[in-house]
Amino acid sequence: MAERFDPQAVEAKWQSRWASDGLYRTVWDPSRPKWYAMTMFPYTSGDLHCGHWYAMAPSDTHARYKRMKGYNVLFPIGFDAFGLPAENAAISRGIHPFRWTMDNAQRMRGQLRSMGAMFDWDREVVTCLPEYYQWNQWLFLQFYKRGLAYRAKAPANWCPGCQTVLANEQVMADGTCERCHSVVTKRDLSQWFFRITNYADELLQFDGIEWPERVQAMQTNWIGRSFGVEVSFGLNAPGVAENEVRVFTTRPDTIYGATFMVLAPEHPLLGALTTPERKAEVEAYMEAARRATEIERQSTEREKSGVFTGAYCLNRFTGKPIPIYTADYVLVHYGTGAVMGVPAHDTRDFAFATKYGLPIVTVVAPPGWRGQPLAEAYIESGPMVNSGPFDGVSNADGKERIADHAETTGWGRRRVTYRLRDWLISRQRYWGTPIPIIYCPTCGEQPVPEDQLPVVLPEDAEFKPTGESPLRYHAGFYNTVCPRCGGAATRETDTMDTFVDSSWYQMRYLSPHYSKGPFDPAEADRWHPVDQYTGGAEHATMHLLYARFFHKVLRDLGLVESNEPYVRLFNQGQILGTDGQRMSKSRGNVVAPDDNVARYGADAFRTYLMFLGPWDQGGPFNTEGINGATRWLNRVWTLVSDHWDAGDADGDPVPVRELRRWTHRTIKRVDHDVADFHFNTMLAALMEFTNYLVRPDSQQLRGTAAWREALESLILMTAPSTPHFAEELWTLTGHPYSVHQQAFPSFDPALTVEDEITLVVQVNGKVREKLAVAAGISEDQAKAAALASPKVAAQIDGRQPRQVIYVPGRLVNIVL
RNA sequence: GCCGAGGUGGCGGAAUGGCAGACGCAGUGGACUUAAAAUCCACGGUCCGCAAGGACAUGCGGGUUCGAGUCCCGCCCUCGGCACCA
Repeated sequence: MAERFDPQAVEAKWQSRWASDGLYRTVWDPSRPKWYAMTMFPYTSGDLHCGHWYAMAPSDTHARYKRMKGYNVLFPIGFDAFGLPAENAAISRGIHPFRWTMDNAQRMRGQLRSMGAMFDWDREVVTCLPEYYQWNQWLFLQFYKRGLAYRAKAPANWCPGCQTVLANEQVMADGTCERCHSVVTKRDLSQWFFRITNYADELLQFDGIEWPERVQAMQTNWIGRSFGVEVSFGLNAPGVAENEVRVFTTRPDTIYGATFMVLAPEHPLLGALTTPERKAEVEAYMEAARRATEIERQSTEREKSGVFTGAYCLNRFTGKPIPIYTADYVLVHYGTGAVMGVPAHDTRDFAFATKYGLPIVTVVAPPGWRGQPLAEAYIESGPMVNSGPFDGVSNADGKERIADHAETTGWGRRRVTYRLRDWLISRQRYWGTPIPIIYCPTCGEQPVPEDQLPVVLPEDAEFKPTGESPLRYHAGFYNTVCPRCGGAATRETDTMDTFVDSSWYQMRYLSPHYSKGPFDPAEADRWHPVDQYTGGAEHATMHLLYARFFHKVLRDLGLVESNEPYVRLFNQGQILGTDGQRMSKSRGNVVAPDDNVARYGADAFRTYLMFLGPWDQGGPFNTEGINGATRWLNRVWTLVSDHWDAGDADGDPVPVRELRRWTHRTIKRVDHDVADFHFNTMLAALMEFTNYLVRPDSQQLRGTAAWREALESLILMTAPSTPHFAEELWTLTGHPYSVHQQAFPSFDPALTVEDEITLVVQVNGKVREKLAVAAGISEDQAKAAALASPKVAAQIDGRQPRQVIYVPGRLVNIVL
């Protein structure tokens, strides 16, 4: 046998053998349960970085484990291939985005193969190919038919860096672009939307899926369901047709304290109801709000500002007129874009009223309140006051009673609102799926007939960003004929958000070249939904939300039966640089996986990444830590190559029993740990087992069946995490190819039981003695043994124990 | 401010309410070697002590318990998400 494990030679050899044998080609097999495992596909950046390895290698280990447990595992891979970096690279380097993307994909295929993952390459999808994106277009048309895709003019998030609009989800909390970190501004544009809000309530249900609480919480917050009352305030303004302004409130109990009203600067009625003498001031305010960035608008630090419109509306409950203001702390796209100002019970309204000298009327009494003015808004509960017929009612009851009253009188109605907005999918850029819509001067907006799909992205477009889609300037693309009247017409030139691509790719994997629909229904019925999905939590409110939405639409279209695309989700943490910071070129702390693979081998690198800590926590990369992985693999290698023995002698029963106990206990630990993604403790268990086996007295058992069982189990247990290494050892020990077609070793619970245990003896809760006793010791025997110990006797010092606690198999605690 | 995850040796981390620090990295001493690397053996929380042993130790302060890293209450800090959402 070889002296040392030579990863370069061994890994290359098995990778090519697996590929030529199609070892990981998955075909449907009704005799085994299916397991559809997925790791998030990579963007075609051109380079697989440590983050990809950290996400994918453990995911592969889990998939391999499932395969050894008897499942028919499907573990596909592909490329997220549309998107801005391709265009930016094209602009700066003069390479076509298609070329750049496909070259990158080719390089990344090599890197992915070097990982030794069990990807089924026959199912690869590449989203920038017409055979993929035509089904984005087809799905768009189905959405369109059902009213789930629509065009609307709205103030959209405009990223000056990316020269395109962004979805709400792609604007970060600080008002910058998720991709390029430019400050996002607003632009009024006609844009395409997907009506995700139709599914808001259903997206709040996580029944039947096992997702991390954290992701559920993030999605729940993002959707932001709140229940309240929409109330009408009377309006009688000269020259204004409307006779009411509606507000949304979750605090109808405070309506008697509403002393003013505030409209968002974009509120449609604002211009009309402003009085002539106030016009100039209000218009200046509207204009300033329009120009302000999201950052400026959303800063809560900033002092409240606003302008009086000169108009009044009627608080129907008090019967009193209240002034109407406009202020930018009111958001046009939430609720009705107007709020009632209740300064006594809302901190924002309090600040506003204080600044502009508006009346503050307490309507929910704080404890011990005697009518004095409030120093700050009181937002807790209490009895209602100054509220006409509702005085004395608890405000919790008041909420219901006032809502009832509003509904009976017709002044308002109960309503649910969401923070979630419809998904804006238009992008004014070249490298994406063309939206299949045609504009005809006579027939208007027309969907491209399905038999004319795909609407192919022309290769020869000039794709410099101008703020308009480059397709607008491609005459051959832009000019077309109306599918209805045959007259001259033009195409929609915006392309789709790339998150459309990843919203359903798990279905396309099942039949990537199917031409009669987005996926083959027979394959879909067999494989979907995905049993285990793994990837980063940064996608919680983008990809993972969109994919759930898409799946529900697919279900309503009759294309799938399940309600959710991904049954189980696991979010791995983030691998950081050695300095504990995010890896980035600008910080200079990037660890290149290729270098490590060349130096230590893929298996050692995989081992190190999994051993580093709990997978969901991530952590800093430690350049020296990888030595430990290499050292362990070499120890196993030496152990097996020097001491493998196919003998099946019985051996001395006592040490044999001890060896088998080690073997079976290790199998038990490893099985549990890998099933639960606890790769670090799985490897620790294997290391402990190795340390035990290399002890000279363990090797006395060479030649026994127990010894062979131990080494075979060890090799089999390393197969999921170090696939090449295990394959080589399996072959070298004379076993038939392939180790990856073997069953995971199983343990016999009876063999894991200890004969002898360490009985810990405490006196007043402090450990004073440790005794080796038989595992089956009785309570009385244990207590007697504890009291008999000289050390314990010295501590007791003749006193009478008040209590003696016995924990079976563990300890005796003598309480004095 | 709200929601979520955390805080344990020099470092990464382990521990169904029951021996805190498994496993590993780095370090120290030793073996092998002309030497080094590799490998193997041993030792590594802090303080007192020659030692046996003892005291103190899981962010801070309380509590429950025979017994708390683990459970409860109140704080502090770090990270992630959301944030003028009426």
